[in-house]
Parts: sequence; structure tokens; C-alpha cells
Amino acid sequence: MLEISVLRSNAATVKEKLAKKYFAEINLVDEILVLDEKRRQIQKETDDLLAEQNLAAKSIGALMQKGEKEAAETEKAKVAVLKEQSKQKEELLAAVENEQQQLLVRLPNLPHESVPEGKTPEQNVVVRESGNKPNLSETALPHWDIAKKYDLFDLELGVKITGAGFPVYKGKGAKLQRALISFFLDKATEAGYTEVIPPFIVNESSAFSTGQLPDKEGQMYYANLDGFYLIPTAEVPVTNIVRGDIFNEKDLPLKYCAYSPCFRREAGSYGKDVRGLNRVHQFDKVEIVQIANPDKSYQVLEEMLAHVENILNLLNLPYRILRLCGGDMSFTSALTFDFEVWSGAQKRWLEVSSVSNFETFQSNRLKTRFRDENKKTRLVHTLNGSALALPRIVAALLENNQTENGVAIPEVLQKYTGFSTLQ
RNA sequence: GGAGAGAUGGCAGAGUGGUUGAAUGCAACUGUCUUGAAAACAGUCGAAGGUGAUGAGCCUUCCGUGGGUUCGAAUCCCUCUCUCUCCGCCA
Repeated sequence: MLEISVLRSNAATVKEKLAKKYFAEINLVDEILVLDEKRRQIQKETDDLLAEQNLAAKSIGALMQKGEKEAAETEKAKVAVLKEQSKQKEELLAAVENEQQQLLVRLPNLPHESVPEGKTPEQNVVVRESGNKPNLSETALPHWDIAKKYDLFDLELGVKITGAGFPVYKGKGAKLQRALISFFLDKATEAGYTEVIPPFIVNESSAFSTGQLPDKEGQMYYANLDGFYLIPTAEVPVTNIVRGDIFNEKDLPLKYCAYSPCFRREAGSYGKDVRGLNRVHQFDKVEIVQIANPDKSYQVLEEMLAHVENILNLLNLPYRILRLCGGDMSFTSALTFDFEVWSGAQKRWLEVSSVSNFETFQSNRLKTRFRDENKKTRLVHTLNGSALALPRIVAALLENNQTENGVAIPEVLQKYTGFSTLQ
């Protein structure tokens, strides 16, 4: 949620930036500002009425003590009138505040100045490409066929148990999942992130604070009996750890990492793009989150990018980094970099990580602040990134490392898997 | 699931109708002292909104949530949520 103060002082700039994100309802900005004007006016009137009442109540108390009953009764009658007026004002105020909030919540975050122009994924900018694409023979198998060959995971079985998009990992395939999770968590811990195991279902407040609600309920599984949502990413519970908190400047940044399964309804297309592990409803992911001083958050973002890049290098996967264009960025993000790995048999790039700075968009909802050097409270910046999401990593590993004698496991993973080849 | 108790500032803990946004202690911050630190002493020390210059000051709101009673509520009444203790069930 954007800060109202930003709209107030920079309406023109805000509109320009929203246009860069291809936001369709730019007129909302003006509507909100009109409401804001109205809100403050009513606020003032309400406060004045309440102040009058408070004074009267005090004087009644004094009169009662002096035994001046009649004078007290006169005052009481006066207060009754004020009370009626202030009650009406308060109701009006609540209505206007609510209306303003409803509109404010619909504005996406403003893109950072470095965000490239563009509307579609094709216009994302490749920052760099690294690693060598494997030379696979024409008979190289896509990962779903490799999985079948070595019995690593079974999607049909998942259909029986749940439905499409819920893989059942088996044997060495399951072990590989566990190995990757441990490897990723160890790397994050080495980099100073505190490991947490959060709840995998969250309440409405949490889903609202990180920006999943309102409007994105379609992406999440919902346990309606309790009003809980299955998390689409660990970002939601982990970022909500700091909801409502005020930190000292010296305590920032806070660094958390967490493994979690992620549940996404992903109402969308079916077909070859979503075969195998390319897109599933439940998958595993290790997430890194930082709560940062706003003056340093872009350094933090760089650090997080370097962290993800390092892991991909260790896994020896060819990857590229994209700077997302305005039109392809998420609602909540100010700047996002996507990491894609090359999947040799499918011959396509697969997104395995998305690293973003949300600036104050989430913290404004979370009410997460810190005290700066002048003891003033300021909103923190929140950042997060996948480090990493497993299914497409597995897809790329299987495809790129396939040989006639099985699939070679990257050396860094072998101490976690306990085997060097999948066969 | 049943019975009881409770929810106050970063923490602990007073406060049961009238300058109480809230005693006191601890923590924290600033200063004095000290070669430095500690100790001691003095002071400061919640948040949000409005108004003002993003200052001072002033006003409003907030003592789990939402309602109610009253001229006036942290304090009384109701709702909900959560926590704790005991019992039951259970990985």
C-alpha cells in the first residue's frame, strides 16, 4: 500500500510511475486525494467537537464536587447536543476513511527508476547470462521422461491422491528434494540468515499485509471453515514475523530464511508449458527475506542477487538474470530480478527465483518501522527472494546432467544425497 | 471438548468511574563524573492522526477486539479473540 503522504506531495510523479506499470486506473490517484482532503476536514471537525466535550466533562466534574448541581445539569444538556453531532461526524469519518482505504489498496507499488519500460515478459531486460548450455543429443529426454525412467516422481499418482499438479516424489527423487532443501538452507545460514520454520497456513491479516489480499485470493487455497489461507510462498508468514514491530536502526537488517511447501492454485493454461514439474500446485522452496533500512535496501537487494547467483554457480546450472519491465512486475514490487535456468532438453529458460525490493509497500501494511538517528519512526523496506524454488531446478538438473548411465548429481549436493548418480 | 483465571507501555507490574497516556521497577537514550568503562546522580523515554514549516506548541484517538452504560471508563456491562491452569482427547 502506497503512503498517502507520497500521493499528497508528488501526485504527478506517482501517476507517471503508475503509467510505467501499465496501471489502468490512474484516475484513482486524484479520487484518493479528493477523499483525503475531505477526510482531513472531517477529522478536524470531529476532533474539535470531542475536545469541547472533554472540556465540558471536566467542568461537570468540578461543578459536582462543588455541589453546584444546577449548573452541572445545564452543562450536561449542552454535552448531549455535542455528543449527537460528534457521533454523526465520527460515522462520516469512518465511512470516508474506509472508502479512501479501499481505493488506496488498489494502487500497485511504484516502480523503481531503474525499471525498464515495457509491457510484456519479452521486454524484460537480460542483465547477464552465465554458464554453458549442455550439448545434448537429439535423443535427450525431457525431465518427465527421465523421472519415469528412474522412478523419481509420479504425477499420475498425485492425481489419484489429490489432483493434477501435486507430484509424488519417490526414492532418489524424494531424497534429491530433501538434499536441495538442506543445501539451500545451509547456504542461507552461512550467509547470515536466521532459519525459521513458519506456519504454512496464515490468517487474513497476514495475507493482507504482504499484499496477497485483496484481489489475489484466487491464487491461494482457502480453508474457509477457519478463514485461513495456504501459503503461496514462505514470504507471507516470514515477513509477517515483524508485523507491527518498531526496531532500532542498529538491529537492521534482519535476515530470515525458511523452507516451506508452497501452494498455488495457478488457474491458467495447461499443455506442454506446464508438463512435468514446469508448473505445479504444490512445490518446495527456500525463501530469503530481509527487513532493511530504506537507505540501504538496494545494497541489500544486490547482496541477495549475489546469493542466488552463487548457488546457481555451485549447482553448475546455466542461468540468466532478468530485470523485469514495468508491465511484468508484480503488484507489490518496486524492482524485481528473475533468475531463469536453462533446461537443456526442453530448450527453454525456466524461472527459478524472483528477488524483489518492496520498499515500503508491504511495511506500510505491516506497520513495521524503525527509529532513525533522530528518533523518528520510519517504515522499513522489505525484500525477499527465492533461494531457490525446487521443481524447475530439478527439471534443469535432470535434463542437463543426463547421460546414458544416469543423471549426474552436482558435487555440492552429493554429501546431501549420499549418491552421485541417479540411475 | 469441559471447568476456572486472565489480557495495561520494550519487559515486569500498579491502577476498579473524574487532570491516568497511565504509578513503580528494569531495560533504553542523553548529560554530569571518570584516562576509559562501570557505578552513582540528573534528565529523557509509547504510537497513530489532525493543525503548524517534515520545528515548538496545541487538539484527537489508542490500556486484546468490537459494541454498550455515563456529563466522564483502563476502571462497570455485553460480544468475540487469544493466553494460562486443571480435566478429557491426541502426534
